[in-house]
Amino acid sequence: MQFEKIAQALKKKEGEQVRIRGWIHRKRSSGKIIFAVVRDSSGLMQIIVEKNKVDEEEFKAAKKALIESSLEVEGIIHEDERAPGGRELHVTSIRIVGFAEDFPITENQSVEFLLDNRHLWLRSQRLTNIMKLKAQTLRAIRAWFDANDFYEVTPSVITMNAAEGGATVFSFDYFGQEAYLSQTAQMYLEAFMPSLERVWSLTPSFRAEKSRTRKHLIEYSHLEAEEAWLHNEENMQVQEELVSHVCQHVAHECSEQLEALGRNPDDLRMIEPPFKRITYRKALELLQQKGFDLAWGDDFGTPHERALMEEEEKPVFITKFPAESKAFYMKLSPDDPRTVECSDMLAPEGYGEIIGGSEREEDINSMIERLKKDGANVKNYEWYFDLRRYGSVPHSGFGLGIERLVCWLGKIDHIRDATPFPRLLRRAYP
RNA sequence: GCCGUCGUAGCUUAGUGGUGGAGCACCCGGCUGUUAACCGGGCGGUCGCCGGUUCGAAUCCGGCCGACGGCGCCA
Repeated sequence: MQFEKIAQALKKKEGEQVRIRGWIHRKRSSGKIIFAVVRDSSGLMQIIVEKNKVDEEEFKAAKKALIESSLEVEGIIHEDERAPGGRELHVTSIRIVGFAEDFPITENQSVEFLLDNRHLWLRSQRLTNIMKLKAQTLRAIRAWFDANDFYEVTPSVITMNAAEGGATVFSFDYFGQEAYLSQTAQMYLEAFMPSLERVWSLTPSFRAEKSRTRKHLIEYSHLEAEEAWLHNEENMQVQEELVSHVCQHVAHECSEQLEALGRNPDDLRMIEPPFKRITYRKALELLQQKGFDLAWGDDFGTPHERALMEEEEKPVFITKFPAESKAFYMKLSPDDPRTVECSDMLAPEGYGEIIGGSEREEDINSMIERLKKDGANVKNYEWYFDLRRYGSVPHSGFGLGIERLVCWLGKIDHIRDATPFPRLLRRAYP
């Protein structure tokens, strides 16, 4: 007889015989009866092992098996109100595949202990739900790009470009030369423009900033896209369609996980284009009206983002930031050279910026001027300027933080839970 | 980088100057319907590290290490 997934076994009728395999999630026993909740990747099911219904050695082994022992069982489905989920398995034969030692994670856990035991905590219902949500998020993203004629490409994460405006990089010895871990694949994506036109990539990005917040990871999953012949308004349309598609997909495919995490799937079902656009100038006025002491050129911090999103249920774009606060490659606005053609997408509920995007500057001199202002070594960017020298076209792109998106979708309060092995300040183990 | 909180058994914690206590986990015994099962017993401590004050330090002082929360930076 074939093994079935627990989710399927739970749909069987009274009296049907099934075989399942998995891990002991919870266990209680009295002298002659053992109740265990068994877990597999599809769900949980209670099994009952009674002394006089199975082989004596099998019963002894079942008694000895601690939480997280792996097992295979065969038995009969019974409907019973007392069982979690309404159905349980009356075991006729049981085999312990791997006896577990004392499982270190018990009912009381501190954040520190759980992070030290992340490889084991990954088995928890909470992280399982989050990992399923993240997998479906990525599936939705891939499906959307496929359906919209984007090519997925694979840029390197080892680079000689110290890159992106001031953000700190990890450097290392590359056979005698200094090299860096990439903070963005953007410039490489731009190189695909004349051949593939619409490209996207999912790569790890690294930020060596000593950030201590619930929305920063040292290493994160960076989704980036770049489109030829697009201005920033159309770039924003791509972003809002992509994000809306993801919301619809996970609301449909992960409603169980979302609810377990405290997110009502209806919150995501109502996310549809278009998203509101507010210029930096307008946002500044709104914040000043709300009593914030801000002047032109000041960047928005967490309290400002929260204030701007207070009454919003859908994401919002903040556009046209002052040029001096943004990267050298963002196109200066034709109608106002003090600003650039960029947009930040802010998620509702204080989750903050999930996407940063812009139209790319095509004027080499303007880029050189701005790079020099930042004290960058212009020579390193010669290859990038080549992209403008040989048939440049208007183009735009954006970068999305997968873990930040997942945090918002799943109502997760700390970004470390949106990634299996979080790299944080002073933590890269396990 | 800045501000704040904390470090006692495998885990969670009580203990503010006089021989460190509990709950959970684990082990032994009991129990044929448990839901964080229950009942009885047992095992388990360089009180983060180094130095100082004191007759005496988990407790007071100094330094170091580590963790967590928040801000800034960003996705």
